[in-house]
Amino acid sequence: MPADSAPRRHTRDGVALAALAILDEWGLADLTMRRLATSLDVQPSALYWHFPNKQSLLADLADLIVARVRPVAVTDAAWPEPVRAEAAALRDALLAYRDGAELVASTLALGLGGEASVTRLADAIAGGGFDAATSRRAAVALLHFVLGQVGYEQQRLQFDSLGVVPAGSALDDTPPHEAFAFGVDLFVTGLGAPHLGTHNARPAPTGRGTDAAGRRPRA
Amino acid sequence: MPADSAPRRHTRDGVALAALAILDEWGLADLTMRRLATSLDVQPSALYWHFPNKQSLLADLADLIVARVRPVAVTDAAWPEPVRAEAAALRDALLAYRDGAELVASTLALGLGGEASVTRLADAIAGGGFDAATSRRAAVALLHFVLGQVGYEQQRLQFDSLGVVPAGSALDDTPPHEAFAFGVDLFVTGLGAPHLGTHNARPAPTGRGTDAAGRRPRA
DNA sequence: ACCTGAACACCGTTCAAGT
DNA sequence: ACCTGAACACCGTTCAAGT
Repeated sequence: MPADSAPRRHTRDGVALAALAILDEWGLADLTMRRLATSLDVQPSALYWHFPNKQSLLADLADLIVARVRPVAVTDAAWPEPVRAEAAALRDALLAYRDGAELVASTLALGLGGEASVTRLADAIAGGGFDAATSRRAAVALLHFVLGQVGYEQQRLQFDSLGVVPAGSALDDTPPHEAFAFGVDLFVTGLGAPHLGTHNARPAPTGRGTDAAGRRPRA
Repeated sequence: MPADSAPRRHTRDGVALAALAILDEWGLADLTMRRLATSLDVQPSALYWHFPNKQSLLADLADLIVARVRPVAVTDAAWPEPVRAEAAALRDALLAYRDGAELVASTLALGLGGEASVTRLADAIAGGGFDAATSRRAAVALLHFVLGQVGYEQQRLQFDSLGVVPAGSALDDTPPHEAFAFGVDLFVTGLGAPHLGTHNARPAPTGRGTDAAGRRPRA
């Protein structure tokens, strides 16, 4: 190995990894450019050579977190099992980093990162025979629930560890993992029901490629 | 009227209202204690006589916003119509103030404000014949979706108005109001379906007060 | 009861300049 | 290519002191 390699100090990826470490140890509120600079033994201004601003750094972190979603085994398990599995895998990935849900939610809204999460959910949903548009719409709705639930969960975790949660202040005493499964179930059950997308049950239109739920006939 | 009333300068409520005005005009990120102080012609430190910290001020704002949820007319409309109506009323109340959803979501997690929103949803759901625990669990799940969807919607609104939304960066091109209705439908349809709360459809247990969905028999 | 003045310990970002 | 040094325009919060 070359003992006198180039005096290259930091890379964009290295900075992102250091940021991820701070996120996990201190949380999003304490992930500051100045603290990150200190952890890299560098002046704050140095970071702006690697990233144009803090927001784009956070977008990279969101992508990293979502990219780590565990691959869901392709089994022959009947729909909607794969949807539940994808949702659970996404939850786990968000829980793997402190404030993961809040971070992903904020960058998703800016259209900067975390996009992969929707795609995965949509693909799993499409396995139920829904058309692309319906699958995506449902995936976005499910994603909002997932981010909301896990974000709430993570906020509570942090205040718990600070010992400052007012007693009885929880929205519900159902254990987080069960509350999550319950919500996902509501979604997939709703998707599976016949008269979706209409406010009143109506017979599905005939002679078209999809019924009122955007469901394609099984091949 | 007494011309020489006491030299009382500001009240807690007055400060909260001024904060609400700043929230609406500038958004949550620009609602700073210093800016609020300036708008009241007061030093920043003066605010700390009315509120122990910024967080408790924000909690008051969340309560104000949620308290303004339009009363949903008690009609004889069949369930789940009242649930849809409550969800829509909550969305409107959140949309009435810039960043309303984000504000309510953050204070809800701390157990500091916005609690009324869950109760209203739970009551509407209970109208479908579910027991209190099930109704609340479902309300919390629905609330997470509502806050997520509206929060996303409001973030997009702001970046739109700044003209800085990357083209094609939307999660979905469904109009917000329709995406919202779609998500709520998924929920209430799921709730209405028979085999809720179990991962596999099973015959409802017999001889008990509720079925597997926590549903009580109609009186 | 309500506020001022001054301070403390922070932020994100820019930009000329160095190596 | 990568970073320093210095500055700009901010934050939330505390606390003694004023009226």
